[in-house]
Amino acid sequence: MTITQSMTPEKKPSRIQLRNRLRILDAALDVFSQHGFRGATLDQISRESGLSKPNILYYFSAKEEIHITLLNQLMETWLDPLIEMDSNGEPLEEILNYVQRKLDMARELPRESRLFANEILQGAPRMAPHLKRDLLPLVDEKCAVIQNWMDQGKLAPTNPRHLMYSIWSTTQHYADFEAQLNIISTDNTYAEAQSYLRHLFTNLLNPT
Amino acid sequence: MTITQSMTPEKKPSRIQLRNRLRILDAALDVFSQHGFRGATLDQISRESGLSKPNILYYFSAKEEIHITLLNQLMETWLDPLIEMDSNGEPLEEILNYVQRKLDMARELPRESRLFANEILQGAPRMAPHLKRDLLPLVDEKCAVIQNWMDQGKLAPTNPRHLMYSIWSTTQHYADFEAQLNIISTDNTYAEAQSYLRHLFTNLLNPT
DNA sequence: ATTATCTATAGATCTATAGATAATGC
DNA sequence: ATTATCTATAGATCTATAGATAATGC
Repeated sequence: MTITQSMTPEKKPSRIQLRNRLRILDAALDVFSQHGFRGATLDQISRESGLSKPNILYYFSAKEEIHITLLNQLMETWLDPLIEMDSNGEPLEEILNYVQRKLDMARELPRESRLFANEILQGAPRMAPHLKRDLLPLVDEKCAVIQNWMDQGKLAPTNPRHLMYSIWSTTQHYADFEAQLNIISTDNTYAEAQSYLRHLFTNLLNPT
Repeated sequence: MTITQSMTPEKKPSRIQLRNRLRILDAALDVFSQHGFRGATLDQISRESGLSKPNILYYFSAKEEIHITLLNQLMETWLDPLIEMDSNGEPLEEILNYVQRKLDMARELPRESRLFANEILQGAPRMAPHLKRDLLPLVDEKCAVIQNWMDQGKLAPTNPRHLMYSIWSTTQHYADFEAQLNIISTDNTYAEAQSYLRHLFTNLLNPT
């Protein structure tokens, strides 16, 4: 990849720059989240964004740069709900709020969830370094907090890491497997999911 | 797609036919489960299987036919653990055994799990009819069984459908997000997963 | 005789670039 | 003057087929 204008952030971008970059990223999120990096084409992004292919490559130097930009943006959003978990809060409530935030994200940002799932399914070729640098220490930190709560008898003891995996998987499932749920689901999915998951994790963690 | 020899099952296939079809399907499972249908190429399948591209198209009339064959095979394997749930068995044990079988499948058939996840992420373009015809009635049936158990006080009451979603998501997560777990996991993942999930669902469903 | 494999390539699609032209901002 | 867009196309990659040749099974 060569050095291009879009990679030199010194110059402040014009209004059109900003707007068109946003249009491209929004279209690319649609396409990449559905087909993954390899399965996505500039043609699809062009069609969805309404910009010609060469024009897209005027704003981003390569297909991969669009993908990387999306993943970088995603990383922050993605870690946020866990960062907000407060070691000084009421333990059970902190966990349940975390579950709630993750479920809200699945409902409100399903494309982002699927973009992430696609990247991990493909072996996390572009995300792995990020995960090692940002996610791993965060998980370590929060698991230690949870372990502490359990040691103090404020939560029923269980495996904090696998607790976290189960929170991720149960909530993200509603976004990632939406196509399946559309076929087999009967109820107002997210409303039921909310009370079900609350019930599930309360039963697991309630110390009494 | 034109009618070809490989689509007329009347003639019994030779030993070489069978062996090469298996080699192709095995290689294709690797490739499709990692990149999805669009992202996978015959070149990759050719490299992995050791057969030339034209030779692959001698055994399968098109790339899509390979994919469809894999999905058809998967469907049976996929529904099996749920089919085995016995309405005459001891309720909690039946559920926990189901969880166990699903977790075993994630461990032993991670590529199949990822093939499925990829297909659903992409909107289930080829799987949707199967799901409607085979999965939906099966889920309806087993959820009715579970509801019955709950009505009889043999299981603590909760939402059977979302219970099922959470069993699917927590178990499949260990296969589908393996790349992430490889980065952040510290323990013998599957052994810990087994006891954690047993604990999680016992707490939820134990009627006492 | 039939089955399996190879070489060569058609034709479509895909990423990316070159270079001309139009639109915009000082 | 600079920024944005368009036309045209190079060059790589991809699916699929044609047609020749080799291997195998009666």
